[in-house]
Amino acid sequence: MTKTTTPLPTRAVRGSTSGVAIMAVFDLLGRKWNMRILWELSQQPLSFRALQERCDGMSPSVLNDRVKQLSDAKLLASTASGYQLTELGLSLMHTLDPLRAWAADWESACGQV
Amino acid sequence: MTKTTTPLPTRAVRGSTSGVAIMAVFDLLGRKWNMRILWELSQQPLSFRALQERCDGMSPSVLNDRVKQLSDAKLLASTASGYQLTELGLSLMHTLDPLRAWAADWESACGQV
DNA sequence: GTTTTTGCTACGAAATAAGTAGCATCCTAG
DNA sequence: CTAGGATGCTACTTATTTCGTAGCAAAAAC
Repeated sequence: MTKTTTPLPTRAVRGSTSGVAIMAVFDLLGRKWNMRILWELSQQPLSFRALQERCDGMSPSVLNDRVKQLSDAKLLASTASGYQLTELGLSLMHTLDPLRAWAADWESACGQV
Repeated sequence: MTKTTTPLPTRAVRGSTSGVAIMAVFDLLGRKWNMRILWELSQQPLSFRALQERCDGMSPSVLNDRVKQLSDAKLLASTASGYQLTELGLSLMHTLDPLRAWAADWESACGQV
């Protein structure tokens, strides 16, 4: 496995030396699949393989990597009923909620080419 | 230049075949630097090179690529005073605002290891 | 009319993601 | 038991993305 470090709020972060927490968010969420994974898990808890299927059959190696990162970041945890968002992860998704409405606006704006 | 396609809300999108707009958001914002670029531009308009510096000296080839993507997505535009967010881009950053507060919570939660 | 600055391209190297195969463990049915 | 099947995950190869440096053409500053 190619080792990658998990961006955490207080650490130095990829794409930023400032250590500002929001940059860590951008770094973490900016990695392919991370947002998608959180999104899918916000709908329901899923097993590894179910999660993989939901994410268009993403490769298990990357999924495994991401699951570890997001666990390190305390955004999800493995439970009896599968992978599941933590309180923290849930609250993140909640703050991202308005994005759905924005996406709709965006869609109509881009449609008017 | 390695060609990459810009995720737009109605198109088929990397990481999703559903074409749901929010997936396009995740795809676009999930690319390295895109969030950061929008963030920096939300603070003030910047020239290409100034933007590059703000983004920790990211390579100009990638920056150019991103600027094109974000322009295609109508989130930024080149103006007399440099690159600048469009109304749409500004509104996106606005919906992402609560993220700053969340990041602070995250920081303190991760601190309590 | 030279320097500087700016926007940007080219291109090889490094990092990250994808894709496929498969193994060890844990059920569950017989 | 024990033969399946599902699950969580690792190993490894290939493809794609990102980096890093060099540098050029056009506009601006001198």
